[in-house]
Amino acid sequence: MDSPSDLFRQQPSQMCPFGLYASPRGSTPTAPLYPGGSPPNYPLISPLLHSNSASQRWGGYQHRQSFFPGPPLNNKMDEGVDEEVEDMFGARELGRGVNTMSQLIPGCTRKVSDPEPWNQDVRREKRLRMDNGIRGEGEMDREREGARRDLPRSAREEKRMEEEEEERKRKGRREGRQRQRQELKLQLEETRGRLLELQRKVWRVYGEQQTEEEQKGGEERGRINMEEVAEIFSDEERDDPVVCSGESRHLRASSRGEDRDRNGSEIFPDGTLDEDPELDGGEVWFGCSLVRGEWESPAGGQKFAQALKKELANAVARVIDRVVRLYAETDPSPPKVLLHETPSRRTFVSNPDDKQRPSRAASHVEQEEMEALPLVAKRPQEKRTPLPQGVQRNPLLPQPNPTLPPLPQAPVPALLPTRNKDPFLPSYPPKPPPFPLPLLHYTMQHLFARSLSNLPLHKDCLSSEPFLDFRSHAPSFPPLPLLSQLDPPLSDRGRDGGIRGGGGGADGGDSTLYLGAGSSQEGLSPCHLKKAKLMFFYTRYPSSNTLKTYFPDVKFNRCVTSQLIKWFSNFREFFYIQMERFARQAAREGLPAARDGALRLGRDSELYRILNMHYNKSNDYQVPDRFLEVSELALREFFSAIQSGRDADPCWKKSIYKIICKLDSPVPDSFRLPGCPLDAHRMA
DNA sequence: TTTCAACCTG
DNA sequence: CAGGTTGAAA
Repeated sequence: MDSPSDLFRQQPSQMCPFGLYASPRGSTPTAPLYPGGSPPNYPLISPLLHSNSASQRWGGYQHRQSFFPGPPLNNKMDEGVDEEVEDMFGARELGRGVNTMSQLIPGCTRKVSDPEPWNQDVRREKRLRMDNGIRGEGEMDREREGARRDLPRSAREEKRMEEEEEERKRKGRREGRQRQRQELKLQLEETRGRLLELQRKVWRVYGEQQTEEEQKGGEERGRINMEEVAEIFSDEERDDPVVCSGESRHLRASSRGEDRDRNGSEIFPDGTLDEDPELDGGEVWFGCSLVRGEWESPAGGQKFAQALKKELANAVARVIDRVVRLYAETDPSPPKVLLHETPSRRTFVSNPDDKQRPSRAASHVEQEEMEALPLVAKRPQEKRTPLPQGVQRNPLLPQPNPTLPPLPQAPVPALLPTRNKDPFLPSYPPKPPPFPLPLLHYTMQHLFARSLSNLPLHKDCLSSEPFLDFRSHAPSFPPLPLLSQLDPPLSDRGRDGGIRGGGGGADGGDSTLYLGAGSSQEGLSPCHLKKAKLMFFYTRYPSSNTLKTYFPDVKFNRCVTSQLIKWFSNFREFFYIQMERFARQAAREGLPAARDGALRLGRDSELYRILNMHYNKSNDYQVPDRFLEVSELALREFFSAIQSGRDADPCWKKSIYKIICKLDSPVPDSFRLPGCPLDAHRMA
């Protein structure tokens, strides 16, 4: 299928410029001059349909334009260039059989010594007309009459000819503008047609309802589609009343099929474009702070372009989103949600030689402790669920190799966690598939590539179990992610991008699809979160440079950086809370053994389990010894501070923080790669 | 004044 | 986990 942009690019020369660069007299031109008199004959739509921003495309187009000779000047002449030419030549040759600009330009020599005084008047008048472009013709004529009275007869004749020429030119311009608008309208129509086509395709591929609709007949289906689109656009207005509501309102109306005419007048609310169009200003256009009439100025043109681009993108996104959401709603076999969570074993060993403590810690947590340690400490236990009988892990089944691309079929093995290789760790069931599924930003290309080829989406995190193929978790679910949040500006996506969609991020949102790994990504994904947590084993206080080094696949901006920093801040918070908690516990229990290493942090201890659970949930990474050392040191520091009563000082933790922050160790090189690092030995 | 990290809260 | 607040350091 030809992309819309391709189609539109086929007739660049037919695209009439909007006079984007015509600036009023006296104003500083914002656009470059075109020395050869060749006007920038910009297609307006084509750049809009590129993924790059319109503003970028303008620049690129300017370059390309230099290779095109441009259309004949006499009827394609842009008003702005018209003015340019006049500026260049100062005055025109009038009354010498030179009637069109095309005749004027080649070999035109400036008449420097034209002494006739009326020439001044002509120019003054023209300038006036430019300045008061919206003034009525009659008024202008009256002005001309007044001027004419003062002119000698011969001059008056020439003046008349000049006016005729002016009239012709004006007509030409008007026609050009009309053509141009027709083009626009046609293109918009075409785009909308494509949207409908797209919607039908999606229905055809996925919709079970499609069969029903086929029975109802094509006409009915068409009607439904139109209603669907109408709803989508009305959604748009509801969802986003601020942005471009004017246009969306109109699109909605048009999509109902009311007053549809092929010349596309429905595209614009009041039909302004069909009439001639001296756009009278004042009304905000497109809700995008573009004032009607302003769009023929450079800034207005860009605004208009951006508004169009935005609207088109939104419309496409909404159609896809809506259709897919509808499909998800009607899906007969939604993924099962694990409803019955039962508390699992509550015995935790913080020290092998201290067997009576665990039950106490778990069952009767002292009130003080509860106050000091709110939800954080308890949560892991509450969330545990026993393995359902039928889903017992099979340690004999091979674990998926993360270094390989996902197999086309990965049903059972992918369900099996790589965790629990550590004999000291309790066995937990795999997470149920997150539902609703993560809402991801998606592109049409992804959608179609996926729908047509039924291949798994590309992911940048193939390295561990939680990042395995969707279908492994929810085989009955259609291979389509729910679409949503296509509207917020890209810059805002970073924050949400995948994390929130994951429904608690680390807690199970891991089974998430990602955008392509090759290029850097705007936001942070659950995969990045996982990686950050693993990095915490090495560095508690990473600098932003460190972060940039170890997240090469992330496009860093202020928002992303601060999010990453916030993550580590949260990690630290959790870490210190646990340290304090266990230190207090040890202190409470007297712990005479504290003197000779009873406060040791072994891999079999409860504290270790909690930390591992938090930073290495899937347990597919070997917790480095160094981290245990650091944790142990922190634990001891907390313990000694508590025992010595230093914790009465409100700032008592600061000294501990100071110690810990010096204990960062270098992050392994394996973290420099995109995706999640993995321990080789864990895969064996 | 700005930046950063801890702290608090949801 | 994220947003907001606060206090200290740069």
